[in-house]
Amino acid sequence: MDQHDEGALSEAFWAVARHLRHLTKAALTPWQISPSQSRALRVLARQDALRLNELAEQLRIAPRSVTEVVDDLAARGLVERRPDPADRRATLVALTGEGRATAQAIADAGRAETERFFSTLPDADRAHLVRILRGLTP
Amino acid sequence: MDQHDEGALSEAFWAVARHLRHLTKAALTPWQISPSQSRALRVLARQDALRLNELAEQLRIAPRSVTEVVDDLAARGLVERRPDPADRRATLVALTGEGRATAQAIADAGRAETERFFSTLPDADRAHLVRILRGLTP
DNA sequence: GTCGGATACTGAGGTTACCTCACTATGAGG
DNA sequence: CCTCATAGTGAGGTAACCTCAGTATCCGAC
Repeated sequence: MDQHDEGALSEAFWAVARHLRHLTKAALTPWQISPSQSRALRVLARQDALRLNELAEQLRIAPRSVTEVVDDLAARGLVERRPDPADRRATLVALTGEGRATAQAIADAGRAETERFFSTLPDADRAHLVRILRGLTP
Repeated sequence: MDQHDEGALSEAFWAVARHLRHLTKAALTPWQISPSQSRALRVLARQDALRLNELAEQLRIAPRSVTEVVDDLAARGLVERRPDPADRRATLVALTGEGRATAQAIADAGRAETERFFSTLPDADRAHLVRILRGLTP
């Protein structure tokens, strides 16, 4: 391996990332939902109720920005705010029924898309890929 | 492989992408240069002079947006505009000497960063990775 | 030649997804 | 009860895009 392979590795990696990003972005169009909103839905689908606070942390954006994302999702009826009984300063956010259904549908569509994308690989390569990639992020 | 591995694959992939994006972003800080500017530098480093037009195409952004990127780079003395002798409507953009040096330095720093990132992998895995990733983007 | 439609850039102004800062309401320890 | 910290949000800002309209120029048809 000489230094040219180094560039080749990151180049190949970013090419795949770009491709996959386009695919998943396209997969979102039926729901007319922005990437940041869908990220929030995905996070919320994994727990029943979160403080705006905690949501901000999990999305790695500023609390103030979460207010906006939640405003938008609430306007669409996908999430609802309710007061935190344990702390009157805090607000809990949770998916509504429709929100849960939407989150599920989006996750399925995304999974189908990546499935299709990676399905050209032989099983052995997919296993390799998971193992190698996991080794890179401890 | 059941359907859970599917999610695992894209999850592992995005985790690596996120990590690598942070690293390369951090690698840019010494130059105080924005990602879009560095993308433009990278494109310009591969050819001697481009019309704004063509630069827009290669960056996949609107021509109007290229005007701004080039304005910024020109203000820093990294690129210069000159009239296209073949078409008086058009403007050519080219790296200045300093621009060329900067582009080179940034490319080197990025390569070093990804080098360091992937260097934890055994050579065999890196070879695998390149081969597999390349198979995904024909 | 010149005339009508395309093309190259840019000014004006909009959008999105973030940000910081300051404010209000509330909580919690001494 | 008083101080200090914390939760959410209004106000206002920024970066990197965008569209649309305008001006200068090009080019093919007449």
